[in-house]
Amino acid sequence: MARSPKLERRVLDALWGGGEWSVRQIREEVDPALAYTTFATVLDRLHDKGEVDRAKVDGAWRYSASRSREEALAAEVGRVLQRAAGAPEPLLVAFLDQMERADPEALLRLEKLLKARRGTP
Amino acid sequence: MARSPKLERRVLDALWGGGEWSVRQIREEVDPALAYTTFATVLDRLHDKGEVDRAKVDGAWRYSASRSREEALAAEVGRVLQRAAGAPEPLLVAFLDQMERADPEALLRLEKLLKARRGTP
DNA sequence: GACCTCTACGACGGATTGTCGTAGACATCG
DNA sequence: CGATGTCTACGACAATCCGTCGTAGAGGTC
Repeated sequence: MARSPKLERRVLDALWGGGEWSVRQIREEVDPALAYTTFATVLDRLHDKGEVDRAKVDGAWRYSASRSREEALAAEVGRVLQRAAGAPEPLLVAFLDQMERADPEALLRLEKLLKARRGTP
Repeated sequence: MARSPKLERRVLDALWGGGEWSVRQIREEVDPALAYTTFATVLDRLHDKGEVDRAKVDGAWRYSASRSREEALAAEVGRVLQRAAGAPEPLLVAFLDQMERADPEALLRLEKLLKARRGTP
């Protein structure tokens, strides 16, 4: 059986799109060629890890992301920054470099966001 | 034998401190309670993955980081940002939220960095 | 009761990683 | 020369993670 890389990630991607999903719907969306129980297991494990919420509807689980994509990614970035504790500045610079390369206007928006935030603490 | 979490990471941390290290020195620095060959193996595997360089001196390897801590962590941040391509703005907001919670002064430093950057584009 | 869907749980295999042992190369010291 | 010590290369075992699936059983519907 060929291993599809990052199946958990693809499931999360679907959930991050918004809404509540049954196992069956996730399977349709992500990869209908895989077995139903594959997705049941993946979602179960994601729930164990707290990455998704679920509620029972008519005897079946409905899954939804427990955090938005942005919150999840920001948390990851935060964990990386954590490892640079003591000297975060050079890493922040590198972070800004990356961001500028990805989107030259992002720095301007970031500055606006900072200003706005200072206005309403 | 209790598994120490993230041994590779701790070895990298030592190397990121700078300089060239023998296996023995790394062992002294990181955890002298573990066997010599444990660190020999860890360093060997890090070398296989290209995360460290090495050169033979008097018949023994001297290891050094192949990238600075900042380069390595920035690359990780870059991979995370890659996944947010297309909608970076909400990620910025979440990132700022996260940073403010972790360290309220970090926002000030970030603002300074942005100002300095605009001075020398 | 037959059929269907769903969950819970276990299982297998591949990859990663923490941990160590052994075998052999090489040097040093008596 | 042989004993001792250090180093590398390689293999091995276990734990963990994750992709993948099967089976057992609960519960509904015709």
